[in-house]
Amino acid sequence: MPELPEVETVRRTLEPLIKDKTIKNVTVWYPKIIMGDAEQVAKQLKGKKIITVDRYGKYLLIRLSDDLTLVSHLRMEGKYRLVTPERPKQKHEHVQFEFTDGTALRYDDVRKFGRMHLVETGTERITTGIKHLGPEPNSSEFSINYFEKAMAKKKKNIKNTLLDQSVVCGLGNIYVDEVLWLSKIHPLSSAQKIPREQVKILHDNINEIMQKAIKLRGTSVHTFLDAAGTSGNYQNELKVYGHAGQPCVRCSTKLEKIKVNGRGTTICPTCQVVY
DNA sequence: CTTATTGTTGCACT
DNA sequence: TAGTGCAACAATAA
Repeated sequence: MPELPEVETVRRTLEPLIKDKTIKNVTVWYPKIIMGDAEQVAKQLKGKKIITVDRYGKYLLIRLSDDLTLVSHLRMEGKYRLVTPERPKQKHEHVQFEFTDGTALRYDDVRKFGRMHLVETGTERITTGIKHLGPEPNSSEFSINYFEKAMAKKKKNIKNTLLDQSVVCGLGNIYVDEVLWLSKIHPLSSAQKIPREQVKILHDNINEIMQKAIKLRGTSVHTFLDAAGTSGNYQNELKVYGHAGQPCVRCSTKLEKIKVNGRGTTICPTCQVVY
């Protein structure tokens, strides 16, 4: 599941593979991936040059010539891969961008949940999803002051609050479980009941874990690979996600798996306090 | 066969 | 009206 560190890793590996290339042809095998009229979008992309690849939250923003931006969300299993256009289409490949230099970028997505949206550069915020994104971890907008105020307003539980992309963007199921364990906060705690001191610790840990995960090129559980086909290294740092039944590395209590708003959640029932 | 998995959206409910 | 909860989406593995 690409969360912010994984999407950033994809951005860094994808950019050098496609930068300055010109799109010769776009083939769409599964039109639902592309918002709007897929054939129309494919036609529009023809002849456009890739300028850079940006990222906002879990969204990739592929900047094209003529002031166009292809907004791409990988959702759970989306992957980009550079191939030769002659390579037979694989089972879960849904879109191909063929370049004039004889290479091709393929979009692969087992679950078909990923989405691409072609918009005019500068209007990305109009796109559903990006419109509601809150600040990025480690940004000046994500200040302790902002975070304390946001938490005070939320009546829902802390896990659901951190998964809410309008509060802070980029966290998903894996990193929320890790951040809450590190902060010794139970996921079912009411966001507004967490003491000021703990909110400060939580804020620091969100920034720290995101930074470290980006440095380690993301977490490869299930099937995450970057655009170069390389796996990440943060999975070796995980303390709770995927470790249910194993002893907590802090207190040796057996880690438990519970459901929080329908999502699988791993916790240490001893270290993590309910507020 | 059933259940769990995952991020976001759109809709229902309070 | 705004905040919150939850099914739906699709495919696969256990």
